[in-house]
Amino acid sequence: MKPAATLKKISESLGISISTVSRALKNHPDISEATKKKVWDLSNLLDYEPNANAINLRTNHSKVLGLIVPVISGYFYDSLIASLEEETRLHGYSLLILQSGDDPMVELNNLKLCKQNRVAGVFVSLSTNTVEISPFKKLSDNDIPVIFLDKVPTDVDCNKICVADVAATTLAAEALVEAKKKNILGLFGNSKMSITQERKAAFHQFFAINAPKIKLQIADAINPMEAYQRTIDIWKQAKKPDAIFCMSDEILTGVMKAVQQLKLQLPTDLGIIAISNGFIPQLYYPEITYTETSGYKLGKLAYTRMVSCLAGSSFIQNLKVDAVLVRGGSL
Amino acid sequence: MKPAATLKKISESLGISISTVSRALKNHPDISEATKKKVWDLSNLLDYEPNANAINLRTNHSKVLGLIVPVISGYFYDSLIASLEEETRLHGYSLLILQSGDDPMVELNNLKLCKQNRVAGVFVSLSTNTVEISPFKKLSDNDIPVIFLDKVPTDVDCNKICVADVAATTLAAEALVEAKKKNILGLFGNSKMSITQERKAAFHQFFAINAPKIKLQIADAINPMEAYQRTIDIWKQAKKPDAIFCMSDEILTGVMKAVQQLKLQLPTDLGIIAISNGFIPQLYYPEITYTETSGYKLGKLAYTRMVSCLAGSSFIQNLKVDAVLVRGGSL
DNA sequence: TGTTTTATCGCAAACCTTTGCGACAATGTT
DNA sequence: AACATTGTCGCAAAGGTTTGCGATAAAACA
Repeated sequence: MKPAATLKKISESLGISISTVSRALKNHPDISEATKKKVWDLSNLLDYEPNANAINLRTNHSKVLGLIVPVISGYFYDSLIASLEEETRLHGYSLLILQSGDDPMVELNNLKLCKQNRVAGVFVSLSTNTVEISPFKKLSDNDIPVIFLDKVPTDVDCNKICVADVAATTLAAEALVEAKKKNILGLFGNSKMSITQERKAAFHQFFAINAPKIKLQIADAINPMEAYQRTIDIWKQAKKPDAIFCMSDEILTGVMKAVQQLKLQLPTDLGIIAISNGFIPQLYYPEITYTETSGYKLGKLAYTRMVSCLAGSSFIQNLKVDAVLVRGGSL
Repeated sequence: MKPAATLKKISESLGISISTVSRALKNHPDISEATKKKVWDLSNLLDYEPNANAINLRTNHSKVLGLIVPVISGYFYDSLIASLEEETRLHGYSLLILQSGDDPMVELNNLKLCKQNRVAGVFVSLSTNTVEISPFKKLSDNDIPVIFLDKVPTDVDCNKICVADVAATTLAAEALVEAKKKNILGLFGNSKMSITQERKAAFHQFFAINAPKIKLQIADAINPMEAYQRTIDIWKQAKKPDAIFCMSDEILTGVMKAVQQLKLQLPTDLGIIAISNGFIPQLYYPEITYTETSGYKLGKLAYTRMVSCLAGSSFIQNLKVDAVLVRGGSL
């Protein structure tokens, strides 16, 4: 029905100029108290809200940040997004969130949307198959900082923030040694993903150096269902593992389903440790021991990095959120 | 470094007018093929992307929708948000997502942000304690549709889209009767929330009418921990329930933790049914039987409703996503 | 040749806001 | 009385885009 109030409307109703209204609303010392009050009252009455589009156009600097992720819902991204949104909003920014569906083409299109909306900066967690990151670099040339999160390019020449894969894996491995496990099953995710490769390598390396006598068994599972099936299959073997290391929450859920079906008691029949965001482990009894790779913390860290980028810090940084061992009763 | 390309820059480089460039880029028939090609080539070279702020200002009609939710991460909202984002993006819109943290003041501020950004419409899932919904109604007066999702006001005079609380509850209750359960524990959430009240009322009503002889036991739990504790406590009683109805995923997780601790076998020792988004039930073995209240479906439905509102449909609608029973092995 | 059509393009206003600068009157200073 | 200061306010340009309308020249017609 009624279009939104504007400075012009207020100025006309009050018989004063637009610039006076504008200054009055931002408490400019040039404007008399009497005028300010008149303007204030009327703008309240009309529910005036400044048009962000006009401001952005005029000032050439928007208060919106872009975020591109493969998916919103899931084991990790929801908490990452939640903390990022909270942080940005608390600092006067808003977050434009876009899903790529793990599709590089959609991802590129989302990047376009960010450009069109003239976002001040963009966070991006790459899709699995993204190879071409030059479009992202072009943004940096236009003075729009780009910060890669979690799923980052191998290219060294960009801002990256990741979870500490090696530290998290090592921490878990140490706990396994400390628990005196002798026959460990390591379950890993999609082996094409760099995160899988890094965690698997760290896993191997730790035991090779620190506990070469421990028997290792490695399996890949592309989703929870496969993790479930692997566990079931392996339990048909004569010699069963005395502990399972789960690379991720997805793996953990599959394994735990098998554990329930096999009626295994934790930690007596079997020890379990995982790398996790923290939500899944506390669903079970006993709660699962895990090393935390927190999406929440990653979001916080990413935002502070964005702030310094926006402030002009042009040097590249490769940050990691620390990993911490959270002891449940499963090991 | 380099500011973004504009129509003006292209026009100056080519020695033609801004309007010609504008028309060329949108394939206007007035422009010759030769000119179009020149413009096209240069705009590609310069990575030109139209300035959405300028367009919104000029056309007075933005391609951004607002979404205000209590939280992003959780049992339900992540999937709702995921489907809503997907739907909006596929139709050329973007989604500005704002968390209220279940705080009415923040919620109001988020609404302001939506106004300032001149969103085309807003979806909102109210915080628990929101009483004043007139600010939302004012938006509708300004021709920007407001659609309430899930957590909706009691006021009849607005667009609402909810899950079918009564149908979901009834469906679950029917399944309990069909499974010949005689002593049922109903576990419900925060009793201040309308969703709790509706589900509880439907629960009571169904049994009063259809199976008055079944023994009911009702308990409230404000979070998973309480649900866990209630279950543990009740299992110290002499006469134990033969089935538990869980009003929500939060309740279900608490109950299942107790079930694991008590080493109860499903469905022999105990039957379990829940109302759920679908993710949690398939974490367990056997999988939990549940009536689905899908955030995903709710998002889809909400978007189609938004479309018709944007197209001018001003009549009020109170839609519900259908509930469907998904049989696991827990009952 | 004179007139009308067609193809191609530019002018200018509008959307809303910010901001440097100048205008004007009232007050204060010598 | 002449001048400088201070307090209030308005003008106008700029930011990037869209679009109705008018302009120009070439092509088609009579």
